[in-house]
Amino acid sequence: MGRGKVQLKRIENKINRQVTFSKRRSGLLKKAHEISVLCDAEVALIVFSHKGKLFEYATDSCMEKILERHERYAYAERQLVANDSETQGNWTIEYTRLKAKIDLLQRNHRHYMGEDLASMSLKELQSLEQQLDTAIKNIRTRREKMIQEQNNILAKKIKEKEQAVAQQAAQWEQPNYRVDTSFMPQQQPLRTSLNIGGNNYNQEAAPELGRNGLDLTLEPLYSCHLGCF
Amino acid sequence: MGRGKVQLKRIENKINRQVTFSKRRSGLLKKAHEISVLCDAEVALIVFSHKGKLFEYATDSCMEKILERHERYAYAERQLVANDSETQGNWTIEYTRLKAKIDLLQRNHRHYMGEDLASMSLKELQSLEQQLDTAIKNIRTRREKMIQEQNNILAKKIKEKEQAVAQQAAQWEQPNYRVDTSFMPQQQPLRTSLNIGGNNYNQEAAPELGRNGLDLTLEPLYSCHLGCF
DNA sequence: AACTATTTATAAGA
DNA sequence: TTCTTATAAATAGTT
Repeated sequence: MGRGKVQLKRIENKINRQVTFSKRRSGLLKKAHEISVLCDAEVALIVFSHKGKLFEYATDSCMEKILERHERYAYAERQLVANDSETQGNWTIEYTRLKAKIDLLQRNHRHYMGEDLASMSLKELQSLEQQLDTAIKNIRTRREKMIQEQNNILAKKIKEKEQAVAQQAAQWEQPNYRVDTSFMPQQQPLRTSLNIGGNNYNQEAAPELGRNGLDLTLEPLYSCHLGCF
Repeated sequence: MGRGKVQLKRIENKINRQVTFSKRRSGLLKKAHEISVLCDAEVALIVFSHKGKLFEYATDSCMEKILERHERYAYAERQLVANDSETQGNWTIEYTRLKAKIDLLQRNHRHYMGEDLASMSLKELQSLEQQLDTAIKNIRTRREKMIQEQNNILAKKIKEKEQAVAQQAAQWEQPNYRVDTSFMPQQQPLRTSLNIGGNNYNQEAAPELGRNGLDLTLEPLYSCHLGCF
């Protein structure tokens, strides 16, 4: 439906693909909504763009409910195939299910850590790489922001100190006396260990120029949210 | 698109509704597949008919993976709701433990995807970035290796073909006859979409020179080992 | 299940 | 990006 017939294969031209994605996405969402209303169906539609952006539609805006229903449905099917022996309480079933979920999460996690890649296809690898790249970008942006905030706090502290000293000097009524503050950075932000353009951000923070010279208590405490597997 | 304009409201006639559902459902699934292929998007579509029958489509037939990805995306909002609804203690300790573990795994996973970073310290961010960078390096290496293997297979095939043709030509007893194989890559490996040194591997594969020119059946079949939660 | 008159979606162009 | 338009595709009503 357009000026040319369309071949069912990946659109190689990036611009074209993006435009087509945008158009077809809205078309798809619209149709999902239509069938939902016209036919009284329950529809959940999830679309991740190539770049990882999420678009979704759900009947009555209740995505979670539908997914849960789907999970129950799919799970029931799996149960039929898997085990009839464990018809006891659904507690056992739930337990098994959670165990399996953990298994999968951990297997998946290994992939995201660049391990255990032998089982993955080229396409999967590409997708994974894309996702990790996006992740790294986010992380760098966040880190930059944090460092900037620290800089601001430091700069403020220094300024206060400076003012206090200057005031004290004035109180001493020695007009020609100057406190030497030249060793302190003044307006310029402190250097950071970020190196956004380059690829060497992980090279141990350059020749240690990066760390804050003043070791106040501003460095956030390291709490262990990370990687508790 | 039909003989009459359609009002966006529930079709009251039961037969009609059923027929329309059937038609539109297949249309919707088709379009979901199309956008997935054309635009390299990841799509999950779930449809429950009014009668409760399930129909679904998922890119690469890996529904669970996509739902898990979505779950991660939507996690933050749901946390608020989900927490206190399930505080009624019919659960065993073990079950709760597993739940907590899954929670942790998923929270972690979001960090590895560059999401939900606000709670992380600078040091954590640095560590995370380092890990992801290592992961990406591994993945690229693996991908390069796979592409190289494909190249070798391709080169072999071409060589075989070449020899077969040459042999045939010889049999024809035409010594000066040369088969033109210049359009085929010979010893040089095919170009790949890898760009290891640079930082732009995700910039849509440059001017699309990347993909293998010869589209034999060598592209590995896409199987979904990745993250089937 | 087919058929077709129409509506709708959208590819390409501006 | 957004709009326009020619054309392909989907489908409502019919057979």
